[in-house]
Amino acid sequence: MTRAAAPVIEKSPSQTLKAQLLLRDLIVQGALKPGERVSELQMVDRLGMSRTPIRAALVRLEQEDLLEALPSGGFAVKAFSERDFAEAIEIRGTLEGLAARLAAERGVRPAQLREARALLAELDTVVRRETIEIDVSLYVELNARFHALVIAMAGSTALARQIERASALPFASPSALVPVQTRSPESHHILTIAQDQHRCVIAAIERREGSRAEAIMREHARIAHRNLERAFADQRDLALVPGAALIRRAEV
Amino acid sequence: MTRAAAPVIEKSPSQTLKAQLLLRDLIVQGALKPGERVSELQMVDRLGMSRTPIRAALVRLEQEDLLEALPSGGFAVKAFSERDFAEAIEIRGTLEGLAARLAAERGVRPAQLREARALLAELDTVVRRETIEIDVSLYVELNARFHALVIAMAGSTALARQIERASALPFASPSALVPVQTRSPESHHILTIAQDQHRCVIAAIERREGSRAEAIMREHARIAHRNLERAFADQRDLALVPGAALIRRAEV
DNA sequence: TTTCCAATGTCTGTATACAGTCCCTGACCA
DNA sequence: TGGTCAGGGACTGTATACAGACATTGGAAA
Repeated sequence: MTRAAAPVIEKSPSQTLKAQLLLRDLIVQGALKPGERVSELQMVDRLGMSRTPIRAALVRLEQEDLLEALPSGGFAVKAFSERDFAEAIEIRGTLEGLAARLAAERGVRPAQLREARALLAELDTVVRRETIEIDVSLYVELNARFHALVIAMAGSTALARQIERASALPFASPSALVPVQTRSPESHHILTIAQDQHRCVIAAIERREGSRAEAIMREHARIAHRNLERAFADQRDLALVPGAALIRRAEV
Repeated sequence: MTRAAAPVIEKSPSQTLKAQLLLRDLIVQGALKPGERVSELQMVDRLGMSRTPIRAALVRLEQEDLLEALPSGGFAVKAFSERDFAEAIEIRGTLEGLAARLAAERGVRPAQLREARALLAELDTVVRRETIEIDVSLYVELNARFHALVIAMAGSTALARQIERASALPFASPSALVPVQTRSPESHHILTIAQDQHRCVIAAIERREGSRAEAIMREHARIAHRNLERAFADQRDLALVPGAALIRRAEV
Protein backbone atom coordinates (compact mmCIF):
# COMPACT_ATOMS: atom_id res chain seq x y z
CA MET A 1 0.00 0.00 0.00
CA THR A 2 1.85 3.00 1.30
CA ARG A 3 5.15 3.15 -0.39
CA ALA A 4 8.29 4.35 1.29
CA ALA A 5 8.06 7.97 2.27
CA ALA A 6 9.02 9.85 -0.82
CA PRO A 7 12.68 10.87 -0.79
CA VAL A 8 11.67 12.29 -4.11
CA ILE A 9 13.30 15.38 -5.46
CA GLU A 10 10.27 16.03 -7.62
CA LYS A 11 8.45 19.01 -6.29
CA SER A 12 4.87 17.87 -6.48
CA PRO A 13 3.88 14.52 -7.89
CA SER A 14 0.95 15.39 -10.09
CA GLN A 15 -2.38 13.74 -9.51
CA THR A 16 -2.06 12.08 -12.89
CA LEU A 17 1.25 10.48 -11.96
CA LYS A 18 -0.12 9.38 -8.61
CA ALA A 19 -3.10 7.80 -10.32
CA GLN A 20 -0.84 6.06 -12.81
CA LEU A 21 1.34 4.55 -10.09
CA LEU A 22 -1.59 3.55 -7.91
CA LEU A 23 -3.53 1.99 -10.76
CA ARG A 24 -0.46 0.18 -12.02
CA ASP A 25 0.02 -1.32 -8.60
CA LEU A 26 -3.63 -2.34 -8.40
CA ILE A 27 -3.31 -4.11 -11.74
CA VAL A 28 0.08 -5.74 -11.27
CA GLN A 29 -0.74 -6.87 -7.75
CA GLY A 30 -3.95 -8.41 -9.02
CA ALA A 31 -6.43 -6.24 -7.13
CA LEU A 32 -7.98 -5.62 -10.54
CA LYS A 33 -8.33 -8.92 -12.33
CA PRO A 34 -7.52 -9.63 -15.98
CA GLY A 35 -10.49 -8.89 -18.22
CA GLU A 36 -12.14 -6.76 -15.59
CA ARG A 37 -13.43 -3.41 -16.69
CA VAL A 38 -11.84 -0.44 -14.97
CA SER A 39 -14.53 2.13 -14.40
CA GLU A 40 -13.43 5.71 -14.04
CA LEU A 41 -16.03 6.52 -11.42
CA GLN A 42 -15.16 3.52 -9.30
CA MET A 43 -11.54 4.61 -9.38
CA VAL A 44 -12.64 8.09 -8.33
CA ASP A 45 -14.03 6.52 -5.16
CA ARG A 46 -11.07 4.23 -4.75
CA LEU A 47 -8.26 6.70 -5.32
CA GLY A 48 -9.91 9.83 -4.01
CA MET A 49 -9.27 12.14 -6.92
CA SER A 50 -11.33 13.45 -9.78
CA ARG A 51 -11.98 11.78 -13.11
CA THR A 52 -9.58 13.90 -15.14
CA PRO A 53 -6.25 12.61 -13.81
CA ILE A 54 -7.65 9.08 -13.59
CA ARG A 55 -8.66 9.23 -17.20
CA ALA A 56 -5.21 10.44 -18.19
CA ALA A 57 -3.63 7.65 -16.18
CA LEU A 58 -5.81 5.05 -17.87
CA VAL A 59 -4.67 6.26 -21.28
CA ARG A 60 -1.03 5.98 -20.21
CA LEU A 61 -1.54 2.50 -18.82
CA GLU A 62 -3.09 1.45 -22.10
CA GLN A 63 0.15 2.63 -23.72
CA GLU A 64 2.01 0.41 -21.29
CA ASP A 65 -0.09 -2.50 -22.51
CA LEU A 66 -1.50 -3.09 -19.05
CA LEU A 67 -4.97 -2.04 -20.21
CA GLU A 68 -6.82 -2.48 -23.46
CA ALA A 69 -9.38 -0.08 -24.88
CA LEU A 70 -12.87 -1.53 -25.13
CA PRO A 71 -14.77 -0.99 -28.38
CA SER A 72 -17.65 0.53 -26.48
CA GLY A 73 -15.32 2.90 -24.68
CA GLY A 74 -13.42 2.60 -21.45
CA PHE A 75 -10.71 0.16 -20.56
CA ALA A 76 -10.26 -3.36 -19.22
CA VAL A 77 -7.30 -5.06 -17.58
CA LYS A 78 -5.34 -6.95 -20.18
CA ALA A 79 -4.98 -10.69 -19.84
CA PHE A 80 -1.69 -12.36 -20.74
CA SER A 81 -0.62 -15.88 -21.57
CA GLU A 82 2.76 -17.55 -21.12
CA ARG A 83 3.30 -16.98 -24.81
CA ASP A 84 2.75 -13.25 -24.37
CA PHE A 85 5.37 -13.20 -21.64
CA ALA A 86 7.84 -15.02 -23.85
CA GLU A 87 7.19 -12.76 -26.82
CA ALA A 88 7.70 -9.63 -24.75
CA ILE A 89 11.11 -10.92 -23.69
CA GLU A 90 11.98 -11.87 -27.25
CA ILE A 91 11.09 -8.39 -28.48
CA ARG A 92 13.17 -6.76 -25.80
CA GLY A 93 16.10 -9.05 -26.56
CA THR A 94 15.91 -8.27 -30.26
CA LEU A 95 15.89 -4.54 -29.66
CA GLU A 96 18.70 -4.74 -27.14
CA GLY A 97 20.59 -6.76 -29.73
CA LEU A 98 20.11 -3.93 -32.17
CA ALA A 99 21.39 -1.50 -29.55
CA ALA A 100 24.53 -3.58 -29.02
CA ARG A 101 25.15 -3.79 -32.75
CA LEU A 102 24.72 -0.06 -33.25
CA ALA A 103 27.05 0.62 -30.34
CA ALA A 104 29.68 -1.65 -31.89
CA GLU A 105 29.32 -0.30 -35.40
CA ARG A 106 29.26 3.34 -34.46
CA GLY A 107 31.83 3.10 -31.72
CA VAL A 108 31.46 4.36 -28.19
CA ARG A 109 33.16 7.04 -26.19
CA PRO A 110 36.09 5.98 -23.98
CA ALA A 111 34.23 7.26 -20.94
CA GLN A 112 31.43 4.80 -21.62
CA LEU A 113 33.87 1.95 -21.98
CA ARG A 114 35.44 2.84 -18.66
CA GLU A 115 32.01 2.94 -17.09
CA ALA A 116 31.27 -0.48 -18.58
CA ARG A 117 34.45 -1.97 -17.23
CA ALA A 118 33.73 -0.59 -13.79
CA LEU A 119 30.25 -2.07 -13.89
CA LEU A 120 31.60 -5.44 -14.97
CA ALA A 121 34.03 -5.40 -12.08
CA GLU A 122 31.26 -4.61 -9.63
CA LEU A 123 29.13 -7.40 -11.06
CA ASP A 124 32.09 -9.75 -10.68
CA THR A 125 32.32 -9.08 -6.98
CA VAL A 126 28.65 -10.01 -6.63
CA VAL A 127 28.73 -13.08 -8.85
CA ARG A 128 32.07 -14.56 -7.86
CA ARG A 129 31.28 -14.41 -4.20
CA GLU A 130 31.61 -17.86 -2.73
CA THR A 131 28.75 -17.47 -0.31
CA ILE A 132 25.69 -19.41 -1.23
CA GLU A 133 23.34 -16.50 -0.97
CA ILE A 134 24.21 -13.70 -3.34
CA ASP A 135 22.92 -10.19 -2.91
CA VAL A 136 19.98 -10.36 -5.30
CA SER A 137 18.88 -6.77 -5.02
CA LEU A 138 22.40 -5.54 -5.68
CA TYR A 139 22.73 -7.82 -8.69
CA VAL A 140 19.37 -6.63 -9.99
CA GLU A 141 20.45 -3.03 -9.71
CA LEU A 142 23.81 -3.56 -11.37
CA ASN A 143 22.23 -5.66 -14.09
CA ALA A 144 19.73 -2.90 -14.80
CA ARG A 145 22.54 -0.38 -15.00
CA PHE A 146 24.41 -2.63 -17.43
CA HIS A 147 21.44 -2.87 -19.77
CA ALA A 148 20.84 0.85 -19.55
CA LEU A 149 24.47 1.46 -20.42
CA VAL A 150 24.38 -0.72 -23.53
CA ILE A 151 21.28 1.14 -24.66
CA ALA A 152 22.99 4.46 -24.02
CA MET A 153 26.00 3.28 -26.01
CA ALA A 154 23.82 2.90 -29.07
CA GLY A 155 23.28 6.64 -28.97
CA SER A 156 19.77 6.49 -30.33
CA THR A 157 16.97 8.14 -28.42
CA ALA A 158 14.40 6.53 -30.71
CA LEU A 159 15.75 3.07 -29.98
CA ALA A 160 16.02 3.84 -26.28
CA ARG A 161 12.41 4.83 -26.21
CA GLN A 162 11.29 1.77 -28.12
CA ILE A 163 13.17 -0.49 -25.71
CA GLU A 164 11.66 1.37 -22.80
CA ARG A 165 8.23 0.55 -24.16
CA ALA A 166 9.15 -3.06 -24.71
CA SER A 167 10.42 -3.30 -21.14
CA ALA A 168 7.46 -1.51 -19.59
CA LEU A 169 5.56 -4.67 -18.80
CA PRO A 170 6.59 -5.79 -15.34
CA PHE A 171 7.78 -9.21 -16.45
CA ALA A 172 9.68 -7.95 -19.51
CA SER A 173 12.38 -5.85 -17.88
CA PRO A 174 15.92 -7.25 -17.87
CA SER A 175 15.95 -8.00 -14.17
CA ALA A 176 12.36 -9.10 -13.72
CA LEU A 177 13.07 -12.81 -13.62
CA VAL A 178 16.29 -12.78 -11.64
CA PRO A 179 14.46 -13.57 -8.38
CA VAL A 180 13.04 -16.69 -10.00
CA GLN A 181 16.49 -17.68 -11.10
CA THR A 182 17.84 -17.55 -7.57
CA ARG A 183 15.51 -20.39 -6.61
CA SER A 184 17.08 -22.65 -9.19
CA PRO A 185 19.69 -25.20 -8.09
CA GLU A 186 21.76 -23.92 -11.00
CA SER A 187 21.40 -20.34 -9.89
CA HIS A 188 25.06 -19.62 -9.46
CA HIS A 189 25.86 -21.44 -12.67
CA ILE A 190 23.42 -19.25 -14.60
CA LEU A 191 24.73 -16.08 -13.04
CA THR A 192 28.23 -17.00 -14.13
CA ILE A 193 27.04 -17.46 -17.69
CA ALA A 194 25.08 -14.22 -17.68
CA GLN A 195 28.05 -12.31 -16.41
CA ASP A 196 30.26 -13.83 -19.10
CA GLN A 197 27.76 -12.62 -21.67
CA HIS A 198 27.98 -9.17 -20.17
CA ARG A 199 31.75 -9.27 -20.61
CA CYS A 200 31.57 -10.62 -24.15
CA VAL A 201 29.07 -8.00 -25.27
CA ILE A 202 31.29 -5.19 -24.06
CA ALA A 203 34.33 -6.84 -25.64
CA ALA A 204 32.50 -7.17 -28.95
CA ILE A 205 31.37 -3.56 -28.81
CA GLU A 206 34.90 -2.44 -28.05
CA ARG A 207 36.23 -4.41 -31.02
CA ARG A 208 33.49 -3.11 -33.28
CA GLU A 209 32.17 -6.63 -33.83
CA GLY A 210 28.56 -5.64 -34.43
CA SER A 211 27.11 -8.95 -35.45
CA ARG A 212 28.67 -10.73 -32.49
CA ALA A 213 27.53 -8.09 -30.03
CA GLU A 214 24.00 -8.42 -31.35
CA ALA A 215 23.95 -12.20 -31.18
CA ILE A 216 25.24 -12.31 -27.62
CA MET A 217 22.81 -9.67 -26.43
CA ARG A 218 19.94 -11.63 -27.92
CA GLU A 219 21.08 -14.85 -26.36
CA HIS A 220 21.47 -13.02 -23.09
CA ALA A 221 17.77 -12.21 -23.11
CA ARG A 222 17.00 -15.88 -23.54
CA ILE A 223 18.23 -16.53 -20.03
CA ALA A 224 15.11 -14.67 -18.96
CA HIS A 225 13.17 -16.95 -21.27
CA ARG A 226 14.55 -20.03 -19.54
CA ASN A 227 13.70 -18.60 -16.15
CA LEU A 228 10.21 -18.00 -17.43
CA GLU A 229 9.79 -21.61 -18.43
CA ARG A 230 10.94 -22.70 -15.00
CA ALA A 231 8.48 -20.34 -13.38
CA PHE A 232 5.59 -21.71 -15.39
CA ALA A 233 6.60 -25.23 -14.48
CA ASP A 234 6.52 -24.57 -10.76
CA GLN A 235 3.72 -22.65 -9.13
CA ARG A 236 5.95 -21.49 -6.30
CA ASP A 237 8.35 -19.92 -8.77
CA LEU A 238 5.50 -18.30 -10.63
CA ALA A 239 4.64 -16.32 -7.53
CA LEU A 240 8.01 -14.60 -7.88
CA VAL A 241 7.27 -13.39 -11.39
CA PRO A 242 6.21 -9.74 -11.41
CA GLY A 243 2.83 -9.39 -12.99
CA ALA A 244 1.94 -13.05 -12.57
CA ALA A 245 -1.51 -11.82 -11.60
CA LEU A 246 -1.97 -10.71 -15.21
CA ILE A 247 -2.04 -14.26 -16.49
CA ARG A 248 -5.38 -15.36 -17.82
CA ARG A 249 -6.63 -18.03 -15.46
CA ALA A 250 -7.76 -21.32 -16.89
CA GLU A 251 -11.33 -21.06 -18.12
CA VAL A 252 -13.66 -21.89 -15.28
CA MET B 1 -22.07 19.33 -36.76
CA THR B 2 -22.54 16.76 -39.48
CA ARG B 3 -24.54 14.03 -37.92
CA ALA B 4 -24.58 10.39 -38.90
CA ALA B 5 -26.05 11.05 -42.30
CA ALA B 6 -23.25 9.13 -43.98
CA PRO B 7 -23.57 5.36 -44.26
CA VAL B 8 -20.15 5.14 -42.67
CA ILE B 9 -19.30 2.08 -40.69
CA GLU B 10 -17.87 4.22 -37.96
CA LYS B 11 -20.73 5.69 -36.07
CA SER B 12 -19.31 9.06 -35.19
CA PRO B 13 -15.69 10.01 -35.22
CA SER B 14 -15.07 11.25 -31.73
CA GLN B 15 -13.80 14.75 -31.17
CA THR B 16 -10.60 13.26 -29.80
CA LEU B 17 -9.97 11.32 -32.99
CA LYS B 18 -10.75 14.35 -35.11
CA ALA B 19 -8.32 16.43 -33.09
CA GLN B 20 -5.65 13.75 -33.40
CA LEU B 21 -5.96 13.59 -37.18
CA LEU B 22 -6.12 17.35 -37.62
CA LEU B 23 -3.16 18.00 -35.35
CA ARG B 24 -1.14 15.26 -36.98
CA ASP B 25 -1.73 16.88 -40.34
CA LEU B 26 -0.75 20.29 -39.02
CA ILE B 27 2.50 18.85 -37.73
CA VAL B 28 3.41 16.62 -40.66
CA GLN B 29 2.53 19.30 -43.21
CA GLY B 30 4.70 21.75 -41.34
CA ALA B 31 2.02 24.20 -40.27
CA LEU B 32 3.43 23.72 -36.79
CA LYS B 33 7.19 23.97 -36.96
CA PRO B 34 9.69 21.69 -35.20
CA GLY B 35 10.45 22.91 -31.71
CA GLU B 36 7.36 25.06 -31.62
CA ARG B 37 5.20 24.80 -28.54
CA VAL B 38 1.69 23.57 -29.14
CA SER B 39 -0.61 25.46 -26.84
CA GLU B 40 -3.90 23.85 -25.96
CA LEU B 41 -5.81 27.10 -25.98
CA GLN B 42 -4.46 28.10 -29.39
CA MET B 43 -5.60 24.75 -30.74
CA VAL B 44 -9.01 25.34 -29.21
CA ASP B 45 -9.30 28.43 -31.40
CA ARG B 46 -7.77 26.70 -34.38
CA LEU B 47 -9.73 23.47 -34.33
CA GLY B 48 -12.97 24.73 -32.83
CA MET B 49 -13.39 22.21 -30.07
CA SER B 50 -12.82 22.26 -26.33
CA ARG B 51 -9.60 21.59 -24.48
CA THR B 52 -10.46 18.10 -23.34
CA PRO B 53 -10.29 16.24 -26.67
CA ILE B 54 -7.36 18.38 -27.77
CA ARG B 55 -5.49 17.46 -24.64
CA ALA B 56 -6.18 13.78 -25.23
CA ALA B 57 -5.01 14.10 -28.81
CA LEU B 58 -1.77 15.76 -27.71
CA VAL B 59 -1.04 12.87 -25.38
CA ARG B 60 -1.59 10.40 -28.19
CA LEU B 61 0.62 12.35 -30.57
CA GLU B 62 3.35 12.36 -27.99
CA GLN B 63 2.94 8.60 -28.02
CA GLU B 64 3.48 8.67 -31.77
CA ASP B 65 6.72 10.57 -31.20
CA LEU B 66 5.45 13.57 -33.13
CA LEU B 67 5.40 15.66 -29.96
CA GLU B 68 7.62 15.76 -26.94
CA ALA B 69 6.54 16.65 -23.43
CA LEU B 70 8.12 19.79 -22.06
CA PRO B 71 9.53 19.67 -18.52
CA SER B 72 7.40 22.62 -17.54
CA GLY B 73 4.29 20.99 -18.92
CA GLY B 74 2.70 21.04 -22.32
CA PHE B 75 4.11 19.78 -25.60
CA ALA B 76 6.33 20.91 -28.45
CA VAL B 77 6.67 19.63 -32.00
CA LYS B 78 9.53 17.19 -32.17
CA ALA B 79 12.49 17.96 -34.41
CA PHE B 80 14.16 15.16 -36.34
CA SER B 81 17.50 14.72 -38.03
CA GLU B 82 18.45 12.50 -40.98
CA ARG B 83 19.91 10.14 -38.43
CA ASP B 84 16.56 9.91 -36.63
CA PHE B 85 14.90 9.00 -39.91
CA ALA B 86 17.45 6.29 -40.58
CA GLU B 87 17.18 4.86 -37.09
CA ALA B 88 13.41 4.67 -37.29
CA ILE B 89 13.71 2.63 -40.48
CA GLU B 90 16.36 0.42 -38.92
CA ILE B 91 14.15 -0.29 -35.92
CA ARG B 92 11.20 -1.14 -38.11
CA GLY B 93 13.35 -3.41 -40.25
CA THR B 94 14.70 -5.21 -37.21
CA LEU B 95 11.23 -5.82 -35.81
CA GLU B 96 9.87 -6.92 -39.17
CA GLY B 97 12.83 -9.27 -39.36
CA LEU B 98 11.80 -10.72 -36.04
CA ALA B 99 8.27 -11.13 -37.38
CA ALA B 100 9.53 -13.02 -40.43
CA ARG B 101 11.67 -15.28 -38.27
CA LEU B 102 8.83 -16.07 -35.90
CA ALA B 103 6.56 -16.81 -38.84
CA ALA B 104 9.13 -19.20 -40.26
CA GLU B 105 9.92 -20.92 -36.99
CA ARG B 106 6.34 -21.31 -35.85
CA GLY B 107 4.92 -22.11 -39.26
CA VAL B 108 2.01 -20.38 -40.89
CA ARG B 109 -1.45 -21.51 -41.89
CA PRO B 110 -1.92 -22.65 -45.51
CA ALA B 111 -4.52 -19.94 -46.00
CA GLN B 112 -1.93 -17.30 -45.20
CA LEU B 113 0.54 -18.83 -47.63
CA ARG B 114 -2.11 -18.79 -50.35
CA GLU B 115 -2.80 -15.17 -49.56
CA ALA B 116 0.90 -14.42 -49.76
CA ARG B 117 1.24 -16.09 -53.14
CA ALA B 118 -1.73 -14.15 -54.46
CA LEU B 119 -0.20 -10.92 -53.24
CA LEU B 120 3.13 -11.75 -54.84
CA ALA B 121 1.39 -12.43 -58.14
CA GLU B 122 -0.41 -9.11 -57.96
CA LEU B 123 2.83 -7.32 -57.18
CA ASP B 124 4.42 -9.06 -60.15
CA THR B 125 1.87 -7.63 -62.53
CA VAL B 126 2.69 -4.16 -61.26
CA VAL B 127 6.45 -4.54 -61.24
CA ARG B 128 6.97 -6.53 -64.43
CA ARG B 129 4.94 -4.12 -66.47
CA GLU B 130 7.03 -2.86 -69.34
CA THR B 131 5.56 0.61 -69.29
CA ILE B 132 7.89 3.23 -67.98
CA GLU B 133 5.45 4.63 -65.46
CA ILE B 134 4.31 2.06 -62.93
CA ASP B 135 1.20 2.50 -60.85
CA VAL B 136 2.81 3.87 -57.71
CA SER B 137 -0.30 4.07 -55.57
CA LEU B 138 -1.19 0.48 -56.41
CA TYR B 139 2.32 -0.69 -55.60
CA VAL B 140 2.23 1.23 -52.33
CA GLU B 141 -1.02 -0.42 -51.36
CA LEU B 142 0.10 -3.93 -52.27
CA ASN B 143 3.43 -3.40 -50.54
CA ALA B 144 1.64 -2.28 -47.38
CA ARG B 145 -0.54 -5.38 -47.52
CA PHE B 146 2.53 -7.56 -47.94
CA HIS B 147 4.18 -6.14 -44.86
CA ALA B 148 0.97 -6.43 -42.88
CA LEU B 149 0.69 -10.06 -43.92
CA VAL B 150 4.20 -10.93 -42.77
CA ILE B 151 3.43 -9.33 -39.44
CA ALA B 152 0.19 -11.27 -39.19
CA MET B 153 2.05 -14.48 -39.99
CA ALA B 154 4.16 -14.01 -36.88
CA GLY B 155 0.98 -14.42 -34.86
CA SER B 156 2.06 -12.09 -32.10
CA THR B 157 -0.18 -9.21 -31.12
CA ALA B 158 2.57 -7.77 -28.95
CA LEU B 159 5.01 -7.70 -31.85
CA ALA B 160 2.35 -6.33 -34.19
CA ARG B 161 1.71 -3.51 -31.81
CA GLN B 162 5.38 -2.74 -31.38
CA ILE B 163 5.87 -2.61 -35.15
CA GLU B 164 2.84 -0.39 -35.44
CA ARG B 165 4.48 2.03 -33.06
CA ALA B 166 7.77 1.88 -34.92
CA SER B 167 5.97 2.59 -38.20
CA ALA B 168 3.82 5.38 -36.80
CA LEU B 169 6.18 8.13 -37.86
CA PRO B 170 5.19 9.19 -41.35
CA PHE B 171 8.60 8.48 -42.86
CA ALA B 172 9.05 5.12 -41.17
CA SER B 173 6.24 3.13 -42.72
CA PRO B 174 7.19 0.49 -45.31
CA SER B 175 5.83 2.43 -48.26
CA ALA B 176 6.75 5.93 -47.18
CA LEU B 177 9.78 6.29 -49.41
CA VAL B 178 8.49 4.52 -52.50
CA PRO B 179 7.51 7.82 -54.16
CA VAL B 180 11.10 9.00 -53.78
CA GLN B 181 12.31 5.80 -55.34
CA THR B 182 10.22 6.33 -58.44
CA ARG B 183 12.24 9.44 -59.24
CA SER B 184 15.42 7.44 -59.36
CA PRO B 185 16.81 6.38 -62.76
CA GLU B 186 17.17 2.92 -61.24
CA SER B 187 13.59 2.90 -60.07
CA HIS B 188 12.50 -0.15 -62.00
CA HIS B 189 15.71 -1.93 -61.08
CA ILE B 190 15.07 -1.33 -57.38
CA LEU B 191 11.47 -2.45 -57.64
CA THR B 192 12.61 -5.71 -59.19
CA ILE B 193 14.98 -6.30 -56.31
CA ALA B 194 12.39 -5.43 -53.70
CA GLN B 195 9.89 -7.78 -55.26
CA ASP B 196 12.47 -10.57 -55.32
CA GLN B 197 13.01 -10.00 -51.62
CA HIS B 198 9.28 -10.30 -51.09
CA ARG B 199 9.35 -13.67 -52.85
CA CYS B 200 12.40 -14.89 -50.98
CA VAL B 201 10.96 -13.96 -47.58
CA ILE B 202 7.81 -15.93 -48.27
CA ALA B 203 9.84 -18.85 -49.60
CA ALA B 204 12.01 -18.82 -46.48
CA ILE B 205 8.98 -18.68 -44.23
CA GLU B 206 7.41 -21.57 -46.10
CA ARG B 207 10.58 -23.65 -45.71
CA ARG B 208 10.89 -22.72 -42.04
CA GLU B 209 14.21 -21.02 -42.65
CA GLY B 210 13.93 -18.52 -39.83
CA SER B 211 17.35 -16.97 -39.94
CA ARG B 212 17.16 -16.43 -43.68
CA ALA B 213 13.69 -14.93 -43.50
CA GLU B 214 14.90 -12.51 -40.86
CA ALA B 215 17.99 -11.47 -42.78
CA ILE B 216 16.09 -10.82 -45.99
CA MET B 217 13.41 -8.84 -44.24
CA ARG B 218 16.02 -6.66 -42.61
CA GLU B 219 17.83 -6.09 -45.85
CA HIS B 220 14.50 -5.29 -47.45
CA ALA B 221 14.06 -2.39 -45.06
CA ARG B 222 17.43 -1.05 -46.12
CA ILE B 223 16.01 -0.23 -49.52
CA ALA B 224 14.08 2.45 -47.70
CA HIS B 225 17.35 3.51 -46.16
CA ARG B 226 18.93 3.94 -49.57
CA ASN B 227 15.96 5.94 -50.78
CA LEU B 228 16.35 8.12 -47.73
CA GLU B 229 19.97 8.87 -48.56
CA ARG B 230 18.99 9.81 -52.07
CA ALA B 231 16.29 12.11 -50.73
CA PHE B 232 18.70 13.89 -48.45
CA ALA B 233 21.11 14.34 -51.32
CA ASP B 234 18.57 16.04 -53.55
CA GLN B 235 16.26 18.71 -52.23
CA ARG B 236 13.62 17.91 -54.85
CA ASP B 237 13.45 14.33 -53.66
CA LEU B 238 13.28 15.43 -50.06
CA ALA B 239 10.02 17.18 -50.80
CA LEU B 240 8.54 13.75 -51.54
CA VAL B 241 9.44 12.38 -48.12
CA PRO B 242 6.45 12.37 -45.78
CA GLY B 243 7.23 14.37 -42.71
CA ALA B 244 10.14 16.21 -44.29
CA ALA B 245 8.79 19.27 -42.52
CA LEU B 246 9.84 17.64 -39.23
CA ILE B 247 13.52 17.96 -40.03
CA ARG B 248 15.39 20.39 -37.85
CA ARG B 249 16.48 23.22 -40.09
CA ALA B 250 20.09 24.23 -40.11
CA GLU B 251 20.79 26.56 -37.22
CA VAL B 252 20.24 30.10 -38.42
C1' DT C 1 -43.07 -19.88 -19.31
C1' DT C 2 -40.72 -17.38 -22.68
C1' DT C 3 -39.81 -13.44 -25.35
C1' DC C 4 -39.71 -8.76 -26.45
C1' DC C 5 -39.79 -4.04 -25.28
C1' DA C 6 -39.18 -0.22 -22.50
C1' DA C 7 -37.35 2.25 -18.71
C1' DT C 8 -33.74 3.19 -15.69
C1' DG C 9 -29.19 3.43 -14.05
C1' DT C 10 -24.38 3.66 -15.14
C1' DC C 11 -20.80 4.80 -18.01
C1' DT C 12 -17.92 7.52 -21.07
C1' DG C 13 -17.10 11.72 -24.04
C1' DT C 14 -17.12 16.57 -23.85
C1' DA C 15 -17.26 21.31 -22.18
C1' DT C 16 -15.91 24.59 -18.99
C1' DA C 17 -14.67 26.85 -14.59
C1' DC C 18 -10.99 27.50 -11.25
C1' DA C 19 -6.47 27.60 -9.23
C1' DG C 20 -1.54 27.27 -9.10
C1' DT C 21 2.71 28.07 -11.62
C1' DC C 22 5.97 29.64 -14.83
C1' DC C 23 7.71 33.14 -17.76
C1' DC C 24 8.13 37.46 -19.56
C1' DT C 25 8.15 42.28 -19.16
C1' DG C 26 8.78 46.61 -17.29
C1' DA C 27 10.06 49.69 -13.88
C1' DC C 28 12.92 51.10 -10.19
C1' DC C 29 17.22 51.34 -7.79
C1' DA C 30 22.24 51.13 -7.37
C1' DT D 1 23.55 51.57 -17.69
C1' DG D 2 22.86 47.23 -15.69
C1' DG D 3 20.66 44.31 -12.43
C1' DT D 4 16.90 42.93 -9.62
C1' DC D 5 12.31 42.59 -8.11
C1' DA D 6 7.49 42.93 -8.66
C1' DG D 7 3.48 42.51 -11.39
C1' DG D 8 0.79 40.63 -14.91
C1' DG D 9 -0.42 37.47 -18.52
C1' DA D 10 -0.78 32.93 -20.24
C1' DC D 11 -0.63 28.27 -19.74
C1' DT D 12 -1.37 23.78 -17.77
C1' DG D 13 -3.36 20.68 -14.13
C1' DT D 14 -7.57 19.60 -11.94
C1' DA D 15 -12.46 19.39 -10.74
C1' DT D 16 -17.04 19.05 -12.07
C1' DA D 17 -21.36 19.52 -14.72
C1' DC D 18 -23.92 17.82 -18.64
C1' DA D 19 -25.43 14.93 -22.45
C1' DG D 20 -25.53 10.93 -25.27
C1' DA D 21 -24.82 5.81 -25.42
C1' DC D 22 -24.92 1.26 -23.77
C1' DA D 23 -26.40 -2.43 -20.89
C1' DT D 24 -29.31 -4.53 -17.76
C1' DT D 25 -33.42 -5.53 -15.68
C1' DG D 26 -38.21 -5.67 -14.91
C1' DG D 27 -42.72 -6.09 -16.63
C1' DA D 28 -46.17 -7.23 -19.86
C1' DA D 29 -48.00 -9.88 -23.53
C1' DA D 30 -48.25 -14.06 -26.29
